[in-house]
Amino acid sequence: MKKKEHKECTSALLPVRDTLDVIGGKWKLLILISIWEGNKHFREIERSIPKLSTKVLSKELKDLEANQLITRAVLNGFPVRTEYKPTQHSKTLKKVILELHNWGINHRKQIFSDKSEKDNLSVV
Amino acid sequence: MKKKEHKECTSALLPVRDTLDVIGGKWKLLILISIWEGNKHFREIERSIPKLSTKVLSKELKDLEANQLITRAVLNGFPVRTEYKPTQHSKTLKKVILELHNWGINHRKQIFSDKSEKDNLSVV
DNA sequence: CGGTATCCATAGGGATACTG
DNA sequence: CAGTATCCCTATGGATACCG
Repeated sequence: MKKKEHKECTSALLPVRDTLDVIGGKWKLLILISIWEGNKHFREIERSIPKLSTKVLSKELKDLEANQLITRAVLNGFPVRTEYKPTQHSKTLKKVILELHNWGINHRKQIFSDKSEKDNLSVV
Repeated sequence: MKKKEHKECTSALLPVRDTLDVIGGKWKLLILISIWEGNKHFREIERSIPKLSTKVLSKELKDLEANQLITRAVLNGFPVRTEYKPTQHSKTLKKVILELHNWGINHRKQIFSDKSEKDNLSVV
């Protein structure tokens, strides 16, 4: 029955939700990419991403660490320095990101190709 | 240099952002799935998704329509009835969703398996 | 039925200052 | 340097009532 199907589908949706929670939001991917690129330190990452505040960066880094996409190490010395690095696990995301990328490209084509017939399409 | 690379990466991120905007959020996929399942009418969709308010559904349907994932048709008669249907374009999302699904499954394994050790983060 | 309009609560984000 | 703490503010969402 329809209801049952819907229940099945929406529970099958849970892992999808998980993934979206992990990489969704305004900053997560930007930060991850910054770290992939080799930025290691808090300020360094912060500077590499315009408009990103320390509070948000701090929170996002914790999330990324909790999801084992990055590691955090505190180095000896003064002033304190920390080092963030991507994990192997984080690299499994690249395929997903590629898929999202491809669909996004294709979606734009779709939206714009149809523009000739319908002017008033407010898009994305 | 690093800055340039980051610019390149983040601009390559735009299509990814587009995709996340299209399917992200709390309700978009639930609504799309409901429609994929054959629910066509406003109330019908609303009832199929617990906790979804009319205001939000209304907005989300507009977004989905703007992104050409669904079509909206107003049927003759009284009271008014509308009919929402999935587009062909919407079906191209299924592959993306599958990818998100698979990663989500895998991610859970990763998170739960790794309690003991910190390194060895190899996953698929 | 298929929505808008309205009011209100809340979470989250920006800016800034501050601590170890 | 690496963050917390604080204040503030707006965007979103729930609940409800109402209109064509």
